[in-house]
Amino acid sequence: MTADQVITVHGDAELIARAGHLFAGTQREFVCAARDLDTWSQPEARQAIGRRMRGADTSGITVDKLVSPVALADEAARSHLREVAARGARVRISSAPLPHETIIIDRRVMILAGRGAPGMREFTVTTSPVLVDGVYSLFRAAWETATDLAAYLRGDVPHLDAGSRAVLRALGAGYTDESAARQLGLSLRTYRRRVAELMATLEADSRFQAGVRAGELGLTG
Amino acid sequence: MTADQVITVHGDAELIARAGHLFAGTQREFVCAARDLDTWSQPEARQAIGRRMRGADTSGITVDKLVSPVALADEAARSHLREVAARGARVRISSAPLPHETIIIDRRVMILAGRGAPGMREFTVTTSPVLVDGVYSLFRAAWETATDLAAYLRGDVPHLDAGSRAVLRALGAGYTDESAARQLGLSLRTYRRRVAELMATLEADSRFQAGVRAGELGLTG
DNA sequence: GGGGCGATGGCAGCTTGTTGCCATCGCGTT
DNA sequence: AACGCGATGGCAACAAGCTGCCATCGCCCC
Repeated sequence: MTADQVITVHGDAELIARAGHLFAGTQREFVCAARDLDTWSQPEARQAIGRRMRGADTSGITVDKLVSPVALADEAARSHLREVAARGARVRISSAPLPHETIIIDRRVMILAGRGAPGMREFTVTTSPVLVDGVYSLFRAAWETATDLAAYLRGDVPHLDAGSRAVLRALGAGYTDESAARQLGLSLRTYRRRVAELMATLEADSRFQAGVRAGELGLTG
Repeated sequence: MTADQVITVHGDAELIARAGHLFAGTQREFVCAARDLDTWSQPEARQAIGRRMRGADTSGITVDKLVSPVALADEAARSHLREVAARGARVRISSAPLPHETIIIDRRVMILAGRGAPGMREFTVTTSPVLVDGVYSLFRAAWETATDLAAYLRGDVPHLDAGSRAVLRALGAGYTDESAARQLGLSLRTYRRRVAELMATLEADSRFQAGVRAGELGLTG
């Protein structure tokens, strides 16, 4: 039995001081799962990382960012994600709650953030291959089934009102239009109108396609 | 800056000796993500855990098991999963490669397995809240989007022949039956027969539902 | 009150999908 | 050749879904 070291640091400043070189030293891959964008919204932290990255060659590096829908709540966050995506990062949205922040660099170093006020969070840094590999696999599993940012914005999931969701549920349950309309207390005409609107929103040409899209966007579970 | 301890043990025997009490001490929740079932296929390990669990009250404990499709490859593994499910565990299948083994008990303790020959693997045990919470969230994210075992077996995805897949593609592309049939070089009647068969296979009552199912089973990407 | 407006729902006509029935065809067996 | 059998495709009748048109209703604003 042996004891690996896992370093814990408190606050952005200490993280930058102790682990900043890890960010700058990224060789191939930078993956990140986060519930929100609090960390990088902190101007000091972002600038500090920015300075570190300045001289680095970022061309061969893939950046994968997995965030929850919360990260799209306000416009500032949206524009930040768009900017990141424009610089070549792949961004996906996971409907499940994500960690406060999980970063894996080159599949060698892992940094996890705990709860706490922005700027004063607790961070855990580790290089244990078993830990990093394990978490990396879980990240990939979550990543694979998440929705691409572009598709997510296209579908504009959150803008579905309660009515549309009800229609979606009825469709997913396999009812005919007639019984679905009855159950929702709508006329057949209106129900079908709703379906047509929904299909327009999902940019689907057929109900089958609408079903696939709905599934993709996580509107059925 | 502080240093947390992460214990590393080698081999099933040492894991049982050092961490066996953790399994037996499960109070509420036992979650587990694994690529295959090697660990628990080892008779000694399973028996040892079994002995530990014997007297424990398992009624209030939820067990979630997330595995890759590989775990369904041979009949022994299948029957083990069925047995586990019968005892109340929730089992889901993730299409992405999973860690060799990740276990989180009561959201307090985490055990990760590394590579290595069955029986002689390296395990990492940690209780760091930041690490455990972070990994737990990732697990949930992967879990949410995974397929339920029952649905997975019901759908029997791999047994779709090339024809059915072509039909699926046509449906997913949003073509009408007429143009789809033309493109596939089938008569309208035969194409529709295929669609009907497909829907029967997917146990779908409507094309919309078939679309959702197809998406769930990953037949569209 | 009156007018505008969006949401609703009835109706009708049309398109699309669903299914049973049967003729046909290819193919391997007897 | 004769037969059986499964796959195919045409046909038809029916069910389901789609949509334009218009009447109506509730609501807000003037």
